[in-house]
Amino acid sequence: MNDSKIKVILVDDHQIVREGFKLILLLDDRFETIGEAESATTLFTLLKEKTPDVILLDISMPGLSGIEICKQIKTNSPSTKILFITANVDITHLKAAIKVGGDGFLPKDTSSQELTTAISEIAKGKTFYSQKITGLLVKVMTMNRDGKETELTLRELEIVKQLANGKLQKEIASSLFISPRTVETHKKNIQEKLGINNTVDLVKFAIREGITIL
Amino acid sequence: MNDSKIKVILVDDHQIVREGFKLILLLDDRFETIGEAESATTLFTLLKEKTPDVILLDISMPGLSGIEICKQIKTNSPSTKILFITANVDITHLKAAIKVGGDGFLPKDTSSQELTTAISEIAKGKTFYSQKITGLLVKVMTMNRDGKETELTLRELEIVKQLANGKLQKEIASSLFISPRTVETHKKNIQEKLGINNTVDLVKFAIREGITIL
DNA sequence: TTCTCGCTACGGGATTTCCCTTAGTACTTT
DNA sequence: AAAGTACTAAGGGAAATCCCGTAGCGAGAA
Repeated sequence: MNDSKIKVILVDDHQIVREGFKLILLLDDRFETIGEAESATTLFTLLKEKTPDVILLDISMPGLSGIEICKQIKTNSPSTKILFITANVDITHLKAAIKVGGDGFLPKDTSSQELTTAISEIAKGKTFYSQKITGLLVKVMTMNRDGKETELTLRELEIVKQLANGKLQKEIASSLFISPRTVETHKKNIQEKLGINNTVDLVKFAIREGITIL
Repeated sequence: MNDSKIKVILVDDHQIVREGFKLILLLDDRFETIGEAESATTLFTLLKEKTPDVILLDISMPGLSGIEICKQIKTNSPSTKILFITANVDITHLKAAIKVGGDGFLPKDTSSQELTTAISEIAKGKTFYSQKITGLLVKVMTMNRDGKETELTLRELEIVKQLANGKLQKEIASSLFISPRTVETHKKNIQEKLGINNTVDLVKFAIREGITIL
């Protein structure tokens, strides 16, 4: 650890959001924004020449989701810290974020003060979850002890994807060379796992997960 | 017109976004942020004691939409300028914004330079639409000549909202005291207007429009 | 006044989805 | 070997939605 500034890269598909973050960091001399990206592709190109301490990563972006991006970064350079930022705090995202080795998680309606605290804590090697999220975490843990399972199998993911693309069950069936009844069964299982009971919420789930595009 | 700063109020449900805008305006001495609000209620309270020149208004917010807010503001004090900001540039919003007397329209992925230009132009009484949006406008005009209609009636919006919240048609019917067949008819008309043919796309439309939350 | 639009509503049948349940095969874990 | 999980499939009926059309009524525009 040296005394230089914490090098940050901002990743968010909205330029105005990046601009906001950048300005917040600019006003705090512990930090230095060394780059920004609006997509996975741009980010990976950027990472070829720059080495950030912390990456501020929007969890839901068109194309490759923040979750996938994090997975790849953690594989290539585990020492790079990832701070997830999301507009919609939900259990699925949170769990996914923890699973892929995210170092922190902030809702977008966070204060600039909390943001800078989070980054500096994370840069020190700690993890940082906002209060709001810690509460959620506890809920998730206790829920899982009750046997609820949120992970979908590959087959189920495929079903979700096609349903969220407006496909009929029988269309999905023929595209996968299985019976429509099987698709129905999968869907039923998926809904049970996710604790939902209609297609609309399934679609929203798929969008949040980046399984389908909006 | 005097030489004092342009007084701005920021309205967006995400604090981080407001913070971003505020910082951009702070760095430009032509502007002065005299207040901010995260909802319609807060804004109207604020307007009882402050008189802004320009209101930066997020078009899609939970609760009362930016469109409705603008309508009310323009009724009470027509000289107050409204600059709409939206994450998702789409025709429906754009048309609605123009209809209720919005003075400008910017996508959120705008530069801080474009933002400040827009505000100062609008404060002078001009209108400002970003390049991206001007292009869209032309499209809309020509599209309408082809007979395509993208505007939904209030009743249709209500139907979309409830469908996108996972309500059954008969539930919607009883909540609106109409027949399920009427709901069906509305839905059919909506889909025709939007050029879609399934509920999934309807839900996605609703999310993009900010009619429902993700 | 005639026309159009928004909202309402239905017939009658086709299609799709939902609900509850059971169950076989293959592979992995204990 | 026994238990669990993933994937497959279906019976039988209920419920919901879709499709294609028709149509009345009130309000505002032409």
